[in-house]
Parts: sequence; structure tokens; C-alpha cells
Amino acid sequence: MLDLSVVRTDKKTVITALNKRGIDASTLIDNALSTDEKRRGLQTSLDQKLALANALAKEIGELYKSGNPAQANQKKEESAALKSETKDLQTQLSQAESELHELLCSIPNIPHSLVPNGQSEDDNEEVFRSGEVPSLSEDALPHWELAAKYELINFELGNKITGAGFPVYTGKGAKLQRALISFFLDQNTAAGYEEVQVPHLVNEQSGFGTGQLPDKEGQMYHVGADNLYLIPTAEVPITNLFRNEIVNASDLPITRTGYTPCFRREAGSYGAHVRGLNRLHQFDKVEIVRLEHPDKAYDALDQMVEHVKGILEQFELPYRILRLCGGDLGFTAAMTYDFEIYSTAQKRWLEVSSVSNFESYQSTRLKLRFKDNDGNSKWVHTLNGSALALPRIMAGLLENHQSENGIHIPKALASYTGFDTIH
RNA sequence: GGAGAAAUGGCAGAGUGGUCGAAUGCGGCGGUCUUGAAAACCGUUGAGGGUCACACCUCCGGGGGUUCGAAUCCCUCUUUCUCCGCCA
Repeated sequence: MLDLSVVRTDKKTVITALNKRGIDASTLIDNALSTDEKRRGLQTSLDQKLALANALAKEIGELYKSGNPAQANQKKEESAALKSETKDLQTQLSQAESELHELLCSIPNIPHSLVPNGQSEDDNEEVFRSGEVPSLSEDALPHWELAAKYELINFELGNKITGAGFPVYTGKGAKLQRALISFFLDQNTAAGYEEVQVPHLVNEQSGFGTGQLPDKEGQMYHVGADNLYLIPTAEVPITNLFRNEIVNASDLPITRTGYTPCFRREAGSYGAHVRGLNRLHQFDKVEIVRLEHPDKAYDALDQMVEHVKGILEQFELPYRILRLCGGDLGFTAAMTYDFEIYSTAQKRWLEVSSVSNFESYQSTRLKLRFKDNDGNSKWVHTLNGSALALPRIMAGLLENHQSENGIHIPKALASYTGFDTIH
């Protein structure tokens, strides 16, 4: 959530920046500020009463010790009266606190100044493009047909055992999945990210910490009996590793990578765009997460973009990088770069990675701080990115590398798969 | 799943109703001494709210209660450990 002290000192700038998302946050922000003022007033009067009660209790103790119970009893009555007053104030205070909390949670992150204006994905800014779109023969197949032809993925079996959006990978398809996971993890660890294996179910606090709750409640699978959520991305468990921590400035940056399956309900999605691997309820992804000093967070974002580029280059696929416009930016992000590969058979771009800087938006929720050299604790900046998500990479590989002789596997990957062609 | 024990500062560990935000040790930081270091000695060292700054308030696993007063007593939840059962 937003750091209220920033909002307080620079209200106009915050409102203007939020305009980029196509929202007018001025009412929300005014409400938050006045609720905070109310909160502080209540806090002050409560504190004063508590100080009085503390002093009284001390006096009573001394009166007992000096053998003066009559006077002590009189003070006790005073104290009892104070108590009901503090109780009342206590209630009001916690009400104001939760009101403020709710208000702050309903305000999205402030877009960075470089984030372009715009309402939808059509307004995203292309910042980089690489590779040539291959010329495929007229009878080039989309990946779902290739997957059936070479028996790589069985969507019907997934339907049978679970439902739509839960594919079963078979034979070389399964091997290719495993190869991709290993390849990505090796690329990330070589770049300095420490590998972790984390739980695939998280509790409510974790969901709140990275911002999926309450904003995306309906997008996550929820295990009611235990009140746990299936993770929509490894970002959730990996970032929450550091919830409620105060790290040393010298420990930054902290970098992690992990593979997990990801579970998304994708409520309301339908049509040709969700065909095959394009959109799934369960898919595999390797994630990178970074905790950074605020001064270095945007350099880190650039480094992460370069890193993902470096991986993508090895797939011999045409791709582009977009800087998301305000309207397309996620609720918690201050700046996001999307990576898209071009699917020649589907004649459309497919998102394969999303790399974001959240600045302090997550760390304020996580209570993740670092101790600066001056001894003060400050909010850590968090970043993450997919490096990479598997299904659409798989789709791109199958579709763009198809020929009469089968599907060609890029050299970098062949040592992981053990084969360089799918026949 | 059953029985018992426990949860205190970065760590270890005292504290069973007021003098406790908390002894002591270790670690960290600053200093004295030293050519430098070690050792020794002295000082300092949790977080949040609040304030221009102080004052002040809150926090001893989470929540609730008893009491004028709770780390300490009661209830409840969670977690950890030991024993038994089950089990990849």
C-alpha cells in the first residue's frame, strides 16, 4: 500500500500520477488523509488517558504499601472511570485504523514517471524488438494441433481428470517441460539468483503481503477447509519469505529464483485466445525476485530486463518488449515491462514474461524493511519477473520452429532435452 | 490422531502480580590502551505510534479476559519440542 507520509507531503503529485491509470484518486486520498488525522487525534487522547491511568495505578500501589487502603480505594474509583473512557477510545481508534487501512489498500501503486499514458494494451509502448518473423508454409499448424500430432500434450486427458485448462504433458512434451524448467533455473542461478523451493499453498497473510488479497481474491483457488490459497505465481511465497523482516543495508540486493506451478481461476475468460496453451488454470513458471535498496531499484529493473532478454535470445524466437501504459499496469506495480514472443501460426503476440518494480508498495504490506547506514529503518523495494513462464514459450517453440522435418529444438535447450528435433 | 512440555530482545537465557521494555552472557557498534591487531576495560545496542523536538503511549507467539496494576493469573488459537500411533 502507499506510504502515507509520501501522500501527505506530495498529495498533488500522487493524484496526478494516479491519473495515468485512468482513475481519479483525489477523494480516496482526501479520505485517507482525514481518516489519518482523526486516527492521530484519537491516539493522542487515548495516550494521555493511559498515561493518567498508569500514574494512578502506581499511586495506588504506593498507598497500599504505606498502609493507606481508604485513600487507595478512592483512587481505584477514579481509575475505573478512566478505564471505561479508554475502552471507548480504544474502540474508536481501532475503527479509524481499519478504516484507514482499507482506504490505503484500495489505492493502487503510483506509476513511475516513464509509464506512458493510455487505457489499454493498445497504448503500451514498444521499447525493443528482436528477431525476424519466420516464413512458414501455408499449412503451418497452431501449437494445439502440433501438440496432438506429435503427442506432446493431451488436453482431453486433463479434461477427464480435472477439467479444462489442466493439460497433461506426455513423452517429449513432458521432457521438454522439465528441460525448460532446468534451463531457466540454471540461467537464473548463473546470474546470481539463489534457488529456492517453496510451498504451493499460502495463507491469507501471504496473499495480502504481495497484494493478491484482497484485490484478486476471485482469481485464486481457495482451499476453504484450511483457509489456504493455491499460489497464482511463485512471487507470493518467495517474496513473503521476507515478510516482517528487517534486513541490513549491506545484505541488499537479495535475489531469489524458484520454479513452481501456478494456479489461476481465470474467471470469465473464453474464446479462441484461450485455446491450447494460451491460457491455463495450471501452468509452470520460473520466477526471479529481488529485494533492493530504493536508490538501486530501477537499475535492478533494467538488469532484470537484460537478463530475461539474454534467456529469450537463446530460443531463436522473434520477440518484443513493451513498457505497460498506466491503464494496463497491474494494481501493485509502479512500472512493468512485458515480454512477448510472436506466434507465426497464430499471427499474434504472446506474453511470456512480465518484469515489475513495486517500489515500496509490497514492502509496506509485508513490513519488509532494511536498516540504513544512519540506523533508520526504511522500506525495501521489491521487484520480480518471470524468467520465464513455460506454456507460451512452448507454444512459440512448437509453432515457429515447425517444418516438414519436425520441430527443431534450439541448441541451448537441446542439451537439456537430449533431442534436437521432435519427429 | 492421542498424552505431556514450552513460546521472553540478533542469539542464549533469567524473570510467577507494582520497583520490568525486561537481569546476565554472547554477538553488534563506539571508545581507552596498542605501531597495528588480539586481550582487557568503559560506554552503547529491539520495534511501532506520537511530537518541530521532547514528553507520552503500545508491544514479552496471536486474540480475548481478570485486576487499580499483567511478561507473570484465566480462556482460546497458533507454533515448536518429547513420547505413542499412522505414514511417503
